[in-house]
Amino acid sequence: MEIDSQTLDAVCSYFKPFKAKRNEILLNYNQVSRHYYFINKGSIRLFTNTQEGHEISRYFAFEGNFVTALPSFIDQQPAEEFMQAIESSELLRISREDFYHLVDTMPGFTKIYTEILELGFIVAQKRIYGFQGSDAMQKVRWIIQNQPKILVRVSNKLAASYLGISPSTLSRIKAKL
Amino acid sequence: MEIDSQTLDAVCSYFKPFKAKRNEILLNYNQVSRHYYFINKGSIRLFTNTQEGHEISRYFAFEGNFVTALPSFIDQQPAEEFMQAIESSELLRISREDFYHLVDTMPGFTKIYTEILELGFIVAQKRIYGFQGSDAMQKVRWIIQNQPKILVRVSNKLAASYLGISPSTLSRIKAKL
DNA sequence: AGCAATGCTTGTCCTATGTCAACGTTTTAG
DNA sequence: CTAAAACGTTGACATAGGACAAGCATTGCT
Repeated sequence: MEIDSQTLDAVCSYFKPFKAKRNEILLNYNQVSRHYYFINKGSIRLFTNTQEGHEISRYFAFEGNFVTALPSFIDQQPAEEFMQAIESSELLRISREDFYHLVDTMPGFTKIYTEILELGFIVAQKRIYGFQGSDAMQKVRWIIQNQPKILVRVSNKLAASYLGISPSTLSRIKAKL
Repeated sequence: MEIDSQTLDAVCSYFKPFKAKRNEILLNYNQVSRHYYFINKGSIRLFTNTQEGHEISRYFAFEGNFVTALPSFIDQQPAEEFMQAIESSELLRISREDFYHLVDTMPGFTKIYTEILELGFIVAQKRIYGFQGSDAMQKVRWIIQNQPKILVRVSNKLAASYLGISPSTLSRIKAKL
């Protein structure tokens, strides 16, 4: 895709700088997602809690990634998940109205949105197949193959909450390779 | 969305009737997905196998649903999953070229594709959150709440392969409610 | 820099659930 | 309509991995 610099400037002008402190909650469970974020520096995760009070992480985003609580952003229902800065982060964010304005008026941006959705869908499918019916060892091998950044960038505890295993088990498995 | 009957006819003319026998494989693991299907009658599932040779079902589609191996349909890589008729089924299918022709030329259809992706994404997210960190009992309760058709329409064995539990466990849990 | 808080590792114990097998029932295909 | 195959249920058993706790190491606020 090609974008002339004039158009690029126009797009960028909709994104506003936004800083987040380490551990800051950017979106609460009952809130509606109103912004799409781009990460210049730092990292963000999406997570929720089980009935027993354990955290489940669904997505980690790092430098150069876009992130929002997409289901809520799409349908404007309460998110039913949290969005949190893992480290102190420098972000750019665009409001939902501006985002869909671009989607509706800029052909190139329409395509970007489609690609975001396609990619999100494919990643989610892979995770379902990659995790279901696998034991803890296989899940760890899977994440090393498919999302190695996660193991490098986030704590064992958070990585475990993504894999659906306990931190103890992750620790024991790492020790065995 | 409103579609005049002339437009509707034009869209429908791209869909060709297609019959599938019970248990027929409509797409093999190494094949590339080239059609989008609409189910007039019957049911379809998408599944794959674990390393240990157990099946994992990812999606069940019934009358009125659209279905294809979407990741492969999107990127034209081998599907890495199977698509199979559960019962003998009457389908309508549209080729990928025609489908994207409609997406690119009919504004209404573009929107439909976006909505397919949005919905697919949201359902996948819900499944990840709904299953991860839940025990077998909670998963069964979840499916009763969120996809009750599955328990009614497909065998215990297939439902179990969707929930990621063994048929024995599903049987035992059903007995307790 | 220094202390407090958080995270990692590893031990012991325990439970949910998978495996396997046997048996009865239902379904299917010819 | 019937034989064969697939499925569902249930019991006995084995085990992966969760819970919890203690001690050590690391991190991060001020």
